[in-house]
Amino acid sequence: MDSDVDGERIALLRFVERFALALREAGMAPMPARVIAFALADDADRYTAGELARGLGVSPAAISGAVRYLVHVGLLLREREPGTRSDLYVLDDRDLWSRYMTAELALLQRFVQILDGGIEAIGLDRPGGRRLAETRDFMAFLDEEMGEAVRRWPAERDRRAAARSAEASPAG
Amino acid sequence: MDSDVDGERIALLRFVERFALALREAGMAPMPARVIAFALADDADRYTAGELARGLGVSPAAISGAVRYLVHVGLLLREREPGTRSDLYVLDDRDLWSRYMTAELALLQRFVQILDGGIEAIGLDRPGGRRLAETRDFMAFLDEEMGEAVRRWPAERDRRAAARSAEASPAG
DNA sequence: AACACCGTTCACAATTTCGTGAAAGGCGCG
DNA sequence: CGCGCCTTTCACGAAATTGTGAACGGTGTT
Repeated sequence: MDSDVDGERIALLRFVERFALALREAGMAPMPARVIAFALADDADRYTAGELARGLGVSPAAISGAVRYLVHVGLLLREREPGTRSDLYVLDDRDLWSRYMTAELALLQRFVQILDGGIEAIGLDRPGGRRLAETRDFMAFLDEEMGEAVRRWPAERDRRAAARSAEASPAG
Repeated sequence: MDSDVDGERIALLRFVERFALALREAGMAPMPARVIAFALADDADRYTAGELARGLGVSPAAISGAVRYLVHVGLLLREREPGTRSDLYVLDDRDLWSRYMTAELALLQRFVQILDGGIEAIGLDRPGGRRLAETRDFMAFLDEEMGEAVRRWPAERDRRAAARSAEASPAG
């Protein structure tokens, strides 16, 4: 029955839309969200821009900006195979999310800077200034904690992957 | 000299815009971002909708949806003083950010659910499925780590506040 | 050296989102 | 019980964003 590849494809695209929707709620633009969702869920580990466009059924033009953003935030790597005329967008899945979170943490540091400016302008002798200071402390704390978590992730990932394969083939 | 209150007000609004811009990059809509930035930085610890509208120089209509969202995510509390006809929006600054983060963590749990569905549909025997599983593990890990960090925050906040006042009046 | 192919950029059309103004709804007060 | 104030809701106009189609640029191929 050829394991109807068409049904699998629409199931894949359905998941892509669901996942992309959640990514959008987390602040990502629609097209980058779709592209990274598709790249993750489909089976290749490297795609040309054209493959992404055909796979998602969107125009190549829409891919361009999306992959630029995704490369910028570290979710895709751009590579070039010698002797070919198209860039390859690579999922470096070992450190994918670490890199992404590291980029996200920069936003937290920006919060801290902006708040420092506000505290200086308002002064710690005012209720507003004290609240900004407390907010600043929280952002800095979160930045430290998440930075440490990201650093722990590689080891944790291996442990969970091992647990998953142990569960798949329990040896005792 | 009356410490020109007008200059202070525009300085305040300038900070509000800067802070709100960063909040927008983190995914918040413009008006809620401005409202919470203003509420934090100004000196009152409770505001009516009208005060927020006048303070920001926007229409009361714009406040309505913004405060509904902010109450929903836990950044503002709605209160009602007996014998008055307007709700009060209160900054409960002691647990403000803890509550907010807790709400944010729900999004991470949703990621995990969506990814579980995708893994089931695609299967762990395919590269895409394995990548989704790794992504799922990361989201779950981050959820746990951030949850713990949020739980540690109250104690950490007090420690940092104490350090700040010690710095302000060094006693030895 | 001209061709063919692929990705990017540009300008446009369509959708969505945002904030305002006007009308409606509650609630306390006279 | 009616009035007045404050908030909310609704519909609209404006502005920003999104994705497409067409032209452009670069690169390998014949």
